[in-house]
Parts: sequence; C-alpha cells; structure tokens
Amino acid sequence: MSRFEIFRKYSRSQILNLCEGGQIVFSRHRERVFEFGEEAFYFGVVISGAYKLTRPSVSGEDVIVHFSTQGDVVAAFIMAQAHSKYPVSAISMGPSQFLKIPKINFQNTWKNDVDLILKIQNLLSSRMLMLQDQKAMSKAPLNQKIAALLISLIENETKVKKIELPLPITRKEIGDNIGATPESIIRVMSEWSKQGIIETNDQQIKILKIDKLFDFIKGNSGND
Amino acid sequence: MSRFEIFRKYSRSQILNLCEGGQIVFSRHRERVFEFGEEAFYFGVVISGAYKLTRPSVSGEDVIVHFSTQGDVVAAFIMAQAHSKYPVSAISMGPSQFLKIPKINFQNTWKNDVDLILKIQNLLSSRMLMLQDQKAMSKAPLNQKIAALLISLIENETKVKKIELPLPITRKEIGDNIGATPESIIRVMSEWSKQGIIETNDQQIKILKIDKLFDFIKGNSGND
DNA sequence: CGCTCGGTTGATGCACATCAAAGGCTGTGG
DNA sequence: CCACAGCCTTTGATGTGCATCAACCGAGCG
Repeated sequence: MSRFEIFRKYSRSQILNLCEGGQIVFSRHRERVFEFGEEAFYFGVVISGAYKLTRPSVSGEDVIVHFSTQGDVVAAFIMAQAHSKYPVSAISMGPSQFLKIPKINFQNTWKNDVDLILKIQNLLSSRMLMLQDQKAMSKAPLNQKIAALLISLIENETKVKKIELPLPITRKEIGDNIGATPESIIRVMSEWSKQGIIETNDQQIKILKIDKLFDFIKGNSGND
Repeated sequence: MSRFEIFRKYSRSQILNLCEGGQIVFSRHRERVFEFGEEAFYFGVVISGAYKLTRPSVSGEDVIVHFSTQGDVVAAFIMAQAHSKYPVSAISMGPSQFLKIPKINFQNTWKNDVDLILKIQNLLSSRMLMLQDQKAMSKAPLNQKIAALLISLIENETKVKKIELPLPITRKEIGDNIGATPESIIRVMSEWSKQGIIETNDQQIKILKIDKLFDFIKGNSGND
C-alpha cells in the first residue's frame, strides 16, 4: 500500500487508520463504480488497472474527462464538502481494483494532517494542469490531439521506457476524450499503423516511434 | 477586505497577518501581472475588475484558460509547491486591482489554518468543474459554447439579476477562450443582436433574453 | 446461430476556418 | 495637429477537416 505516492512515508498503522472503514473493490471490465450526480459518500485510490471518469454532455453522450491509473485519487473534489454529488461517473477499463474510503475519514483523520491535504491539493493541481493543457489544444488538428493523449497516458503511468499503453482503450473512448468520432480516430491511427509509428492489436496499443508523436504535437503534419 | 468569501470570518488582525508583506497592485487595461513560465513567488486575490489567465498553445497564440473576477484566487496552484513556475499569464481586463501575497505566507501562516486550506481546495475544485463542463461541450456547436460562456461569466460574479457582463471583453478574447476565431464569434453574436437577445456597445455586453441563451445550451438552434 | 460491439472504409455534407478588404477608434510620434 | 500604425469589428467569398451516414467484416456471447 505504501507503494503509492500518496501514502508514502506513512507507517502501516497510520495507513490503517487513514483507511478505516474502507475496502478494496475489485472491478471486471466496464463496471461502473461511481455514478455522476449520485450522492457521494466515498472517494477512492486506484490500486491497479484503470478507470475512466465520464460526464454526460448536453447532447446525451458521455464525455471522458480523465483516465485514472494506479495511484490516482478519484472523486477527490468531494472530500472538502459536507454534502456533495459525484461530478463524474467512474468506469473500469479492464480488470481493476480500487480502495474505497468513506468520506468521513477525511473529516475525522485526514483533515488533521496538513501534509496529506497538500498532497491531495497537488494531485488536484496536476490534474487541472492536464485539463488546461488539453484546453490549449482545442484548435489543434486531430493528429496532434491523439498524439498528446497517447503520450500523456504513458507518461503518467511509468517513467520506464515501456511503450505499451497501460490500459485497454477503444477508438471510441479516445474519441470521447478528445472530442471526436471513432471513425476519425481510426483514419488517423490506421495511417500511423501503416507507417509503423504505432502497433495495435485489439485494444492494446504499442508506441513504436515516440519521437514521431512528439513531432506531430509540435505541428509537423507528417505528410512531407 | 472581509467582503471576500475567502477571508470571511477573519478579524482585521488575522487578515493583516495572512497578508503580511503583500501589497495591492493597480492595473490599467491590459497589463500583464504574471507571466507564464516565470518563477512564481506570489499568488493573488482579485479585488476589483477582472484578469484573464492565458497560456500559449503549441501554435503560438495565447489561449484563455479562465476569467478571474472579484474574490477569485489566482495562481493558487503554486502555493503548495516549494519551487514552481506560473502555469498561466495573468492580464488585466479593464482597470483592476489585486492583492499580491508572497508565497511564503502560505508556508508560514496559511498552512496552519486547515479551514483556509480547504477553502482554497474548494476554489480549485470549482474551477476544475468549470473546466470539465467546458470539456464536455467540446463537440457542441459554436452558439452553445458562446451561450455557456456568457452565462458562466454573469453567474460567477453576482447572484442579482444584473444582466450586464462585469468585464469588458473582445470577440477575440471570447474566441481565445472557447477555441474559435473572432469572425465566427461575430457571426453568431451579431445575429443575436439583431434578434434582441443581447446588446453590445464596444466591449460591454448586456444580456436581454437570458432564457434564449439557456435554450441554446439545451441544443435548440434558434432557427425554427 | 443470430446478436451486439468494435473496427474499417468510402461517399457526401456542413460548420467552421481562412483569406481578403474596409471602416472606426486609439494611441503615438513626427 | 496631423499622419500613421495597430487593434477591433464587420462582411463576403472560398476552402477544408471532420462529422455524418451507410455498409461490411470479424469476434465474442447468450
């Protein structure tokens, strides 16, 4: 448990104290563990696998707001408020586990630990920066957005040069995240497959030439 | 000073303590008070007027990430970190004032006040929710985005039914915020002016029929 | 065995961007 | 005080990236 950044430097007993009343929840593929708009009594820490955080848009479809992988805190917003509803739904991507912690713990024990609060604030800040980065790309062409997404997904998971995405992801999910249709995603990515930049089988994506992706982000269209 | 949500419930001497070493900065129109990427030693609270928070995009132009009005905390991210750079530039919109507070104060005095930290966390959370809301509109047509922006600008300022935007804003700035060109913004808004939904002179915008705007957000195109 | 779901490909359309031009306003420097 | 440059606004003409629609294939699954 102390593997996770957020619990680093805590002893076993301290951790047990922080997590009192919590439980480890196992999810199969595509299980919904929180529901948008529901009264929020728990927050969570992702232990393994991944969860997508989605929000319904005006037109009805779900938009993916964030991909949460190992060590990420989900539903962190709701901790500081007395009554609150989940601002997103959380759905597992592939078999996953997360630690479900009652909100009360925050009021009772977490709140008294300034360092812990600051850590959470840092998590929130970095997620906010990601959202801002994405916002800054709103006018960018599709291939830039896809490249940026793939890179953000491998970066926030591991520092090693592993080039396989740590989660199964469909073209539709990519589209739901960056605001495009699955068809458009396919047109870009199958071209990349032909060029040997990426390799996909089913929903596992491997990046073969990561520097090409960085080129796309810098604005080089790739057709020269 | 205690008018502002964040300082509510604090006595004069407490506030003076929290703001020690700070100063009130007066800005004319379009003065840049923080610069993206600069080493961050201060954060701020907006006292009057407004500031736009911008970020350069890959292609060079600045994207507006947030409009900060009275009572808003700017550069709140940087408080918890020892060394950090401004994640955005801040530029005044019309004559404005903000309270410039040294980051050290956070380490020294703010940090020991759990309620204050939680208030800031709540501010961060609500800004994050705004970003998520906007992200959920990425596929929406332009008139929905503009309507949503206008409404968010009047809502976060005042609960009264005042229907004038609290800040001078150009079509280009609107475009820089929602990811569109000034020409496109004009085409939508001048149509609205003709229909008597809004009224603009120069950079002051008045909303005459706010329910029409809500209709647009719900997806009613308006041409029926 | 029919069902649904993900991936793929092609044809067509449209909402914007882009480009161009012109007028008004503001500030600035000769 | 005037000329000029730069920004904001507006309008029109043209172009295009991506959505939309439609169809097909293969795989998993009740």
